[in-house]
Amino acid sequence: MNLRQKQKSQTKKDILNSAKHIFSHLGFLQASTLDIAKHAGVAHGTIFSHFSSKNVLLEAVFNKYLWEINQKLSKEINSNLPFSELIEIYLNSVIDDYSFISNIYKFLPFFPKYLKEIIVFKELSIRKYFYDSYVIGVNEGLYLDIEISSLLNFIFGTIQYYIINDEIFSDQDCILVDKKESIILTIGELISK
Amino acid sequence: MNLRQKQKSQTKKDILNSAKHIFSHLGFLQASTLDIAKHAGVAHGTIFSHFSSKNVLLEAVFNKYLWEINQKLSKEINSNLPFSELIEIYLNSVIDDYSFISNIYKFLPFFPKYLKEIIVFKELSIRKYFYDSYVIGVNEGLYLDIEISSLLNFIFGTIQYYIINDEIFSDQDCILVDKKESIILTIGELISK
DNA sequence: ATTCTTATTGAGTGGTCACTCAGTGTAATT
DNA sequence: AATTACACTGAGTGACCACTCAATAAGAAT
Repeated sequence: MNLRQKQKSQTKKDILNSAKHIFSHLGFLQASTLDIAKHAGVAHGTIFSHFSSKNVLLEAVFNKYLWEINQKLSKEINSNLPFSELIEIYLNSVIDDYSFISNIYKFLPFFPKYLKEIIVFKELSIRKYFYDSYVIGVNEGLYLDIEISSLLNFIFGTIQYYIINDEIFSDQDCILVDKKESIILTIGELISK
Repeated sequence: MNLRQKQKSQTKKDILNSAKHIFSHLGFLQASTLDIAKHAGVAHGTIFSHFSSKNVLLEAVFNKYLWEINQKLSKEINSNLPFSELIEIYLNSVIDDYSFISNIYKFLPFFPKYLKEIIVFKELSIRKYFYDSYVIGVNEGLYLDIEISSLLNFIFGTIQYYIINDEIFSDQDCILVDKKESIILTIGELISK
């Protein structure tokens, strides 16, 4: 790669990085492409020579950073861990990237369907671990034998609920820090035989 | 009330009615005040002689129609009914006004705090019935003795989750019609002693 | 019948924002 | 050294939209 190509790819990285930052802090609708350009230290037009539209940029941000988050999570998580521990690890990973992830959930209804599908696809790969861990627990006679996919909707639904309504629940930055123990405890009591 | 006053109040009703319709079908951000005016058969400016801003109109729509929905619900619901029956009645009331209520949940993160509080306040008055019914069930030895407010977050959270992600779950108009039985069944299994 | 009052009108205003494109400067090539 | 290629620039464009206000018309008051 010659100098020209290196500079170009660095510019693209800068834009992606700034886009994540601005999206996380202002939200995907309020964040303007001009804000992102300023933060990245490039001209407004440069964004569009790298990404054909704001939505394409959004898609690239998702693909890059959700993939990174999933990678990190996959290293810590495995199906042999007890169910409640999986929930804790998952919650910690959400807390680690809270401003980014909370915005994703808050803006979910505004994304085109293919973007929603990217997000759901990432979530599905994590669900697999939860599913298998629960099956092991059922076989060991620890957990109630109920429809697991429905249970997982309850868990992921509740987490999403706390994130979306965080402003109502608390003035703090991240509601999940407060609620983590209560969530784990309640799920534990509900599923235990 | 003379003719002039009658006409004025009718215009206001027409605007509120059209606002609910347009908001429900396009969403609160995509729905423009001009769309609403056209649907109501009034000039664009007329809206602003009745409501000082789009947000004030939104607030009026919430106050009027959420109150109506709550009224209807209060007539059917009471704390002596078993918990699962309360959930069914609540789900049916959401299904009845699905396009309106689903938009409220989808756009929740974008409302100013005082509008969120109107919505939460309405939900709280319903939660009271759930709370009391659960306490009765616990005293009768039917349900697990766990932290009820946490349990209610699980239930309302899950319902909100299905609503927000309806497009992913199904191509149908209202996902809750499909999921109603599964939600009631799963909650029943989880809370029973 | 005349004057006053006011609900309604709709063209106009100002602000925002995604996206464009002719021009520029520098790296690469000859 | 001269030419070419192209990443980058940023003023400009058009579309959208909440909100305004001077004009209008019709009901109410006299």
